[in-house]
Amino acid sequence: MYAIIDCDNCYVSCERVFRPDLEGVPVVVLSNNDGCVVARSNEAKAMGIKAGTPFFQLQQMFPDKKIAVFSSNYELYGEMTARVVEIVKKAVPAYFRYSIDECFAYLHGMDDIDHKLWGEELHKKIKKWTGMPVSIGIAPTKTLAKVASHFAKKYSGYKHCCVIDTEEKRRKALRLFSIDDVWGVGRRYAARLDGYGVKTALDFAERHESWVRVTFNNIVIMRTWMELNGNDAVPNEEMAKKKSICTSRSFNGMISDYNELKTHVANYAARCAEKLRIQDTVCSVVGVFIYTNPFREDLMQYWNFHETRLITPSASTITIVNAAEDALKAIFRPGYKYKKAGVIVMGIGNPYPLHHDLFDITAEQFQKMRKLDKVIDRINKTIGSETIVLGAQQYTRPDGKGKAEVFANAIKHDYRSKNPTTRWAEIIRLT
DNA sequence: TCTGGGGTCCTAGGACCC
DNA sequence: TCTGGGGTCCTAGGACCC
Repeated sequence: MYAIIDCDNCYVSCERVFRPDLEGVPVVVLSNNDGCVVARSNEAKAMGIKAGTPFFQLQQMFPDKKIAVFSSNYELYGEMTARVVEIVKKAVPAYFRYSIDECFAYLHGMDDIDHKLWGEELHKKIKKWTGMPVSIGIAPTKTLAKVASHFAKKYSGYKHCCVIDTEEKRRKALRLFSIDDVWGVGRRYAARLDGYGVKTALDFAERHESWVRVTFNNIVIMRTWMELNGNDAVPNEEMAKKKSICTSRSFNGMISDYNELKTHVANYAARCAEKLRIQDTVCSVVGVFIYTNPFREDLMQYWNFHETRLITPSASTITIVNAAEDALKAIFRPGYKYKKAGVIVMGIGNPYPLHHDLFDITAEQFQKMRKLDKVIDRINKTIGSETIVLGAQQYTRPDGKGKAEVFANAIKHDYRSKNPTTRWAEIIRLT
């Protein structure tokens, strides 16, 4: 059996742990730059607020409604969900983290345990120890476990845990489950299935295998069909190292100046290098993309992407920032107002053995840079991120005076909460 | 004025090898 | 009129996930 442990309205719940006064109040959390709604409390969902609604439209739609608004605070969400995962880890034989707010667990060797009671207890423990409400779905396949977790979330009678462990329960659950809510069925497939009269998960599961194969000719949707019928088919992805890493942001406003753009790109590149080092890998390709604002149809549009290959694969901040600057130079065109840029690193592999090139830096120099990165990472981790950055990452104030902004503050975040779980100076008293 | 930021997998087709 | 039979690697595009 599989279990999925899913945080309810994850970002909203993180905020509410430190704002208990917002219980029962509509709450939304915004994307970077306070752009769109990315998380909603049940009250906000009930008001009809859709995920992805631009914030300025939300204000126009509900000028008089009291809605609590937060900028996203990933430092807080990362820490809170890590605490949840720690508890899950100790409760199950094996698990893998599927996303920031979801965790799959394998329940092998737990056949003698009452799964329903076990899940209810796990929910209670997580709520009590972290403040995070979770929903738990348990079933013989991951797709069915996802279905179960939806029911656990929707009906309080389940006490936050729903188990699908008999043929009768499976059929009943699938009959009540819309096909477009099935894990692995997106907008496109749902529309096609609808065209064939498939409305519920059960409609789909009951189609003949050969019909699914001929109609879609697609292994992925075939697996979903098998899982809905109780056959384990979606591979278990263990915590694999990422094959590509991307850091990108939209700007607060638009940027035409090359040097300003370069500073942002240097920060994205530095962040990519950090992420590479966290999973102990190096990359061999550094790509940069830039975009103008597609919503501004009155302005000239331009986008481009360029990648630079590293002679020696690396995770060094200096190397990757330099490579990103070369790539930016290749695609930058003056006269445009840029809205977004990003750095993507690919060709990711192990740092050892070192693929050393005769015409590149020496092995000694390479080791020196690795040591330097290690020291910087340690300082930034213990004292605070961006305590040490490259000169190229330093933002300059327009007037040239005072303290320059750091990367984390370069985006708009008018409603960001404190970080009471990760910063001593921001511990708060709950009243 | 204001519109997010990450990832994965699969397949077809082209370039190239012998 | 008729032109072999194996491979590999890479890329682009399309679908999906959170």
